[in-house]
Amino acid sequence: MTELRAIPTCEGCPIRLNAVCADCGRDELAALEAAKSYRRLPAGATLVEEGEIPSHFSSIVSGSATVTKTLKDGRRQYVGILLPSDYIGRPGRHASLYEVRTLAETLLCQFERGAFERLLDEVPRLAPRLIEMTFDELDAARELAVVLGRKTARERVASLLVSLARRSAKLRRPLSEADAPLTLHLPLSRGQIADHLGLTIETASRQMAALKKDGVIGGTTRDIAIPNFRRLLLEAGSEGNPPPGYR
Amino acid sequence: MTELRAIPTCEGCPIRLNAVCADCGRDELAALEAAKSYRRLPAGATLVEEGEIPSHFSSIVSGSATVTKTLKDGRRQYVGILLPSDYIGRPGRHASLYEVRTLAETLLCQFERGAFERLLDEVPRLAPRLIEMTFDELDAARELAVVLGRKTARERVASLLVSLARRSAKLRRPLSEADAPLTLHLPLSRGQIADHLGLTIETASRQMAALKKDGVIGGTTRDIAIPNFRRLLLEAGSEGNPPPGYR
DNA sequence: TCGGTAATTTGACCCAGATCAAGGTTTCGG
DNA sequence: CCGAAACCTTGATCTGGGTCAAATTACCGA
Repeated sequence: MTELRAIPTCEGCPIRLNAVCADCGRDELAALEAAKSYRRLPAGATLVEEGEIPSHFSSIVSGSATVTKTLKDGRRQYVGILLPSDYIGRPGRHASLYEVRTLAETLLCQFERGAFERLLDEVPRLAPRLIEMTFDELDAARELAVVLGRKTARERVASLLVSLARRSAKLRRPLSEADAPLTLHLPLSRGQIADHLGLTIETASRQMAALKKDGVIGGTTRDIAIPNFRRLLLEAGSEGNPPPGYR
Repeated sequence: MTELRAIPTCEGCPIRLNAVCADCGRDELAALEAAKSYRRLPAGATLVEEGEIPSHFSSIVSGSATVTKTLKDGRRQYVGILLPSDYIGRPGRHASLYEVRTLAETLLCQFERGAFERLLDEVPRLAPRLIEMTFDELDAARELAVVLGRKTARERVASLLVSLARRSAKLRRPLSEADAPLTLHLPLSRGQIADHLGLTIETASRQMAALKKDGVIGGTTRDIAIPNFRRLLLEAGSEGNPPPGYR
């Protein structure tokens, strides 16, 4: 995992080009610089509890986190996976509908909520970037709804691998056309994969095994090799082929 | 359905208090007023096609629409239902990932995209409201993911009825506590309910029948009576009870 | 290096919801 | 008022993924 012992300034910040501050100019950055603070959390820490009104608006500098809803009887569903440059929180005094929990040791760049709302008014390039990122988040949530509503277990697992490979390699467009082998470190356990995909641990494990047996993926439990990305893409079911018998 | 033969001005607009313009003052409204236009569409019209870059940003004044993703092999999933005051579009030149189609005759208040982006910069209370509404839309999409990932067929149908009842009655908070009977006109066919809930037509139909047999709902096919809203809420599975055998 | 705990895998069986197949019912043009 | 098309319901059967149970493997800390 990336170690960031030295707290960065905005200039050398690893998420400078992708986070909510991405579009800010040097001058605007100064205003953010004055209001920001950092927080380091261990893996498995609860960042926001369900029902809580978060005190801060934060961006993930390094690490990762999940956004989870738990029904009263214990059924759990991840509704988002947050990676570096993603944010946590929203303007306004809203109780969170979800729990946010770190998957790994995580460094946050945070703003007290009121201060962030003031910045939104005063720093012109902040709100448009927040809008852009929130629409992307909305697309991701809707994409998840498609996966959960209409895809088979095998397609769900393949879809998750595609999404993680795209996001962590950040090769989005170009990558979808590449056939070159690539590797992916899974930030999720089998149980967490199941929680994300609306499956059980057993089914998640079996489908991973099946994909490996069929040569779609290789590697070990947590370190996946993808010999042919296009093949994986086809298995995910969003692209061309009307797979195993569909009327 | 509400008939709006006379095009309203913003003053008397039925969605004045809830749409993207809700927070604008009288002066700000003038700027919107100058840029807006209206469009009336029949039921079943395609408003935005998948892959298209929408030319306008629109709000629903009256009527309703669905946001749909269709996989290459024909599997379909609704990822949103749009009611009066909801918007269609996003700032920036993005190809739509979804198809948007009217469910009923619909009146839109629309802005040419470039003009809308200029208004976002110039009308101070517009962007914060857009942010607010987009976060709400994100919550709705995540809620749908929970329904699709973890709920049974009966719970899904009950969840949809709860959501439609809340939105159309717009009694959100108070309504959740009411036991008073209320009625709901379903804007969706059985097939559309199935497309929204990740089910088949047959299962959607059977679960509606079962809820009626059990006295949770009454009324006819398209006009549902809800004698006890709290009961329906319990059937939806988000509230307290750990229903039919869950470990 | 060793023991203990947690995570993963694998097998056998079961069931909610899909699929397949008819019948009803509503709507509406003519 | 009639006929057809679309929509809805109901029954019988099948199956993907859940449930239950038992290894096997990976990960640590001492």
